[in-house]
Amino acid sequence: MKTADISLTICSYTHVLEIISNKWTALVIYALEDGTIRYGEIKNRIEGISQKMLTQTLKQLERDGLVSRKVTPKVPPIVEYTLTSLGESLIPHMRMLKEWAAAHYAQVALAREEYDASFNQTPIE
Amino acid sequence: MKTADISLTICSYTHVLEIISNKWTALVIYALEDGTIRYGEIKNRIEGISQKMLTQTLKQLERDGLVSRKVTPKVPPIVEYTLTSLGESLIPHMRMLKEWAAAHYAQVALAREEYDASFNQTPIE
DNA sequence: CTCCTTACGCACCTTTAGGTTCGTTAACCA
DNA sequence: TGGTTAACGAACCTAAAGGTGCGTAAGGAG
Repeated sequence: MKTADISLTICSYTHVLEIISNKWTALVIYALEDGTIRYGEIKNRIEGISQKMLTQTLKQLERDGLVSRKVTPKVPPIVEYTLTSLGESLIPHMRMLKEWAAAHYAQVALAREEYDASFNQTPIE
Repeated sequence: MKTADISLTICSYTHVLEIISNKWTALVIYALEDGTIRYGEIKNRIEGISQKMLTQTLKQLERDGLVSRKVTPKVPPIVEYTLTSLGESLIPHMRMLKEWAAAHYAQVALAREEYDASFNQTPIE
């Protein structure tokens, strides 16, 4: 019998997910794929994101070294964001995940419906 | 100027992450990669997972159609879990992410240290 | 007769993520 | 003179995720 060989703190799965699994992170990266873009422009492109959440997400991405931030100190300020090479290196891998979802998410949604239905029906004839 | 073209509820990124981004989910899928495995065996392989969390994670995976569950009603019970073909189709994509982390996470960790250090130092000479 | 086993469910509590609202800066324009 | 702008920070609140501990079935070992 094996002993515990899968560790939460060491496993690379945990590491990637720690980076990209926040609610808005993947969407912000997605918005940055096209190249340098201003704060306000990102906000316009992502439906429903609040200023706080966008700022927070960008700050985290900057801290992780995936995004670089360039401030032009004018009034009103101009702040531009760009993917770093590290950030760009993640793109193709994320795209694969996205493609999987595009191809299979309907199947997942169906499985959920069936699973839920099997509880909501009355089992007694 | 573009209008919001990235939607949280529609984007495939959200969909995948909704499936795999829970704390233990990726690790459980990882434990299932080798084939059919019993509940207790998964628990042994994943360091620090509690019974409740494992049960909850497996149930969610079953609901999503990624894992199938087979109960042998003996006492004590035998419950075996296997990846479905849908679950298996996700494996290579996740593996890519894992490999990215294995190759680049050190860089991310370094970026974080630098970022944090730039705040903790006293800026006044 | 009692304890151990496996794979849970249930009730409760804590921690974290996410969200809302308000204030701030200073140049520009009417 | 005073409203608008872009990109935030800070305070506060709510919801959801995660964690701890207890109870349970029923057969076999001692």
